[in-house]
Amino acid sequence: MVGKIINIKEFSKLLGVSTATVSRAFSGRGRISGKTRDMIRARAAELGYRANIHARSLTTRRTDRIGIFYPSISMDEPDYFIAEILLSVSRAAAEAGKALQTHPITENDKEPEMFLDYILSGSFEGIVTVAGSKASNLIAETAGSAGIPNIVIGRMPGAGGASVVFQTEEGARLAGAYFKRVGRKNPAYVRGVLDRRKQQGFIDGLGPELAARLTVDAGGSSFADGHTAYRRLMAANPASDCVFCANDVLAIGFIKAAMESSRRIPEDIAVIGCDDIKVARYFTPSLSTIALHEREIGERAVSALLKMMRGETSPPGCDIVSCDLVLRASA
Amino acid sequence: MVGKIINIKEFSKLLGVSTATVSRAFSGRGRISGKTRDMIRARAAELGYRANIHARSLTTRRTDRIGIFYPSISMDEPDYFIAEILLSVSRAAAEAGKALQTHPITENDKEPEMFLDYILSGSFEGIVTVAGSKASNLIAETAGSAGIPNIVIGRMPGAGGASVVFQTEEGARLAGAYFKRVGRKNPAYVRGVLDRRKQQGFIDGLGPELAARLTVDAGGSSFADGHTAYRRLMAANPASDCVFCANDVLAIGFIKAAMESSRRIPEDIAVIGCDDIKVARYFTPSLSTIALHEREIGERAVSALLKMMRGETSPPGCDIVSCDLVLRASA
DNA sequence: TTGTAGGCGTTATCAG
DNA sequence: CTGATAACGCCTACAA
Repeated sequence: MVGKIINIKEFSKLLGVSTATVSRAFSGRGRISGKTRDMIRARAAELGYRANIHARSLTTRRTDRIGIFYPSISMDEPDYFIAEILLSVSRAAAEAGKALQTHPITENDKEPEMFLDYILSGSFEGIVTVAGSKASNLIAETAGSAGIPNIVIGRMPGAGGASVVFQTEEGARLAGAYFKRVGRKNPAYVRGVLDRRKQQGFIDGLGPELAARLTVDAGGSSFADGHTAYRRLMAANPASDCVFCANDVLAIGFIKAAMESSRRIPEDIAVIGCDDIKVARYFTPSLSTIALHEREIGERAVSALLKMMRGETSPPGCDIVSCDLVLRASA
Repeated sequence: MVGKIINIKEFSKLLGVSTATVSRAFSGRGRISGKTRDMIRARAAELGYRANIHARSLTTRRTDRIGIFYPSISMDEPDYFIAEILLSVSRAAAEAGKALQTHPITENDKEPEMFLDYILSGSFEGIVTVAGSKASNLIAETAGSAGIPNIVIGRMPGAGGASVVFQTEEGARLAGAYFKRVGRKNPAYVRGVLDRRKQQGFIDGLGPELAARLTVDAGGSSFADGHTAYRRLMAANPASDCVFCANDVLAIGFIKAAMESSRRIPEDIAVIGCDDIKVARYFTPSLSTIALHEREIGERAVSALLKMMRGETSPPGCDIVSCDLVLRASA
């Protein structure tokens, strides 16, 4: 069917037209009669001619490709939060006719150099960086100083460019305030990865008295981490009666362990997660959590990025997506 | 820092060497003295020189890029099964020094043509297709006849190329046989998308007597679909006492609805899902399911693909990943 | 409306 | 070991 790859020169010779005409038949630029264009397209389909994408990119300097760099921490469990962002970004990009190239950041040593190679060699017309790893800053800064449209999802310390951020700090504050309001006495915080701000927000919401009694667990990023966090916490402070987990995955693992120990949720321990991943609502007990609206974030990030790529000069601001405290059964 | 993009000509002139030497300093091919190589690399870092990726691809005909095409059905809920595959493939590719370009298949009309453009214009060195949509066949066939290494994840009717498949039919059979063995009387099947084979396997496992009493629900692909499937099923056959759901997401939604109606799981209704997504184990009741080992599948697919890309001539066979019935609390 | 020819930035070939 | 130069395949002024 598609025997041999044919180039524009051979193809145009076969049709008896010039390469320029062939080019015009596909690019949509330059004048060409409808008849010859249709003829050329028809024969192209027939002969399997396709413009070589590299040659095209070389001359036009366009790639129609967006790069996304995201933290990929856990080897053994997928990160549902990242997954939801990734899927929504991929889809939003596709709808805009852009392809998405994915780059997990695993923090190995050779990575930064490779990332710079990709970015600076002109692979991408636009770049999305999901904050949460050391390399994130480097990527965003490099893209920025190279003049490549780029947007950061999540907060990055001291970053200047465009970003879409969730108010995690505010969300965490809501969680703390809620525990205080319902009269819980011994709060705990189970940490995620790079979540200082969340912890601070939670402390603020708790108020000074409760905050003084806060127990903090190292947590992690997987269901299993949440599961073991429960045991550690009970060892550290058996009186704990409410806990805020830095993400839903941790919260689910935590609750599972608690229920295995016959603790009642939320009577004995109230649990609030963070992210509102889709499964949170269907978990039993349904998970109270801070809704971050990942899908919306992915879509907004792409939409802002496309705007920058089109050269629409909006100030590279910070699009803040507000968080809600969603109270379900676990707290 | 990265003021202006500099090309090899300017750069080599600046250093007083030829472009060929510069090229050799980075490509690793051709002879070059260690001293000049180091010098060139150092000055490149200093001046911000980077080989243009399109020009390089144009001459070498290499892209170091793999494409993945996957079904993206639901707009409002992420597909966790796909997500787990996507994350594992992305990571495995990255570890092999290949970038992954993602293409969700949403079944809109213009898509097939775009996909062919990408594939035939030389975007990819290798292609992964996740079966489950109409366009899957087209993609795999096109790649195959264009001589591009490609592998299919999941079963595709009448496909000839390399593939990694899960034994879903066998897994479904195990589920049916289990229900029969424990003496359930009124089986039901909640369908996913394109899951005829699963249904058949389940029927085989059930055996003729039970199969005659099977109720089938249309199901779907989201938590919400599973949730409504419960209500429909109870309306269609209130006596149902065991159900096999085509995927875990459906099963979780289903169980949620059942529990809301105060049905006991598994006493009143036993539920088995399919996929063994990570959250299944942490759900309450923990979900009995058919383990498909997505991560392993993603890794195996990439590893097989890389082998083909290196030209190692293994017969383009079918790598069958076996399924297990994982019994937890829901059945 | 169409054709001609130069240029995009690398790598590969072939001398030196 | 290094340098000059011809591809690589396409796009796009410019000319016809």
